[in-house]
Amino acid sequence: MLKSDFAIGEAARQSGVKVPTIRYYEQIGLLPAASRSEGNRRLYDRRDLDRLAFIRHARELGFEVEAIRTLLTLQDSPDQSCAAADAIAKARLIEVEKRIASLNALRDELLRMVKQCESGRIGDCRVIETLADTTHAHGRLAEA
Amino acid sequence: MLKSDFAIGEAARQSGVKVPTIRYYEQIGLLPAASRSEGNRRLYDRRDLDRLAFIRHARELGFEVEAIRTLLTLQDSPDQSCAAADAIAKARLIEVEKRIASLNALRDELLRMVKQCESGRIGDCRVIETLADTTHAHGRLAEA
DNA sequence: CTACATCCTCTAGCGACTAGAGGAGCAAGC
DNA sequence: GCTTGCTCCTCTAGTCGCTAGAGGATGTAG
Repeated sequence: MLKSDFAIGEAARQSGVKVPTIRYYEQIGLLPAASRSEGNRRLYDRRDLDRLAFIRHARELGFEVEAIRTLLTLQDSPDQSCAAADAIAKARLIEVEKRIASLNALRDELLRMVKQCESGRIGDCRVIETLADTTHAHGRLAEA
Repeated sequence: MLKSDFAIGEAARQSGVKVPTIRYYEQIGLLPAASRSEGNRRLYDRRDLDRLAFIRHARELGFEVEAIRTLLTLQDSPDQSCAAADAIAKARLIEVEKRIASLNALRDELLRMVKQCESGRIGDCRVIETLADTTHAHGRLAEA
């Protein structure tokens, strides 16, 4: 109703979050239920767009929805300590760094393999060995 | 039957892949159907364990099952032409390098976030602010 | 007033597992 | 031999974070 209200399509365009995804976020309570127009259409304002952009950015950084929920409630209480937000970000950073290290090792092996192939020998395919390396620590699958 | 045969539980322990996940991998054809004991139990040997460890590691690195399927063909056909293996390896290499680049960008942003957060008030929390930053470019979710 | 875009709700599907029901097999102690 | 208790079997259904589609209502431009 206000000049600052957008339909869901416009909100999607402005926030970079797809229409069905916005509805999904509302459904799981990540986004408050939007107000509705006469004809039952969802209406969004600036604040909603900001929240959507926040969610999108956090998802791009690989944060899980539950983590984002926490970050959002933290955002809503600006006088609280920042320590919780810091912890979430740090945990994510560690995951990402682990993954980079693993991928670097894999890249080296693939490079080595391609080089060997160029010189005509196929023989010992160490890519498999690298990946099959059982000395690697057992950990849960790193998310994204 | 051979001395080198393991039950699924033992295979899980040794490979770091959970029992139901092993069965799932067999179901989707990522792992060849295991031979069975008298009492219909799956039996695994060394080669199977290697393959499982390989799959686990590749999944940790974020490869999709389909990519792993391709990667496994490298292992299964060591006599194949160099060109074919080379092509697969090169394609994977490009993928891996892209992924590393993407993760590096992610890490930098996380690092910046975390560094500037001196655990003060949420009001001035860089983590939250960074996520809320709408000047960020629209891009698809950073795949692993 | 018609055409067409956009919206609504609802259900089902995806990948890659994970959890649980309900039952069979097996190894060890009594 | 028998019971206890673990592992195994198959099967179906649930998880997360969406995505796709059906079938229908609403809004807007010519």
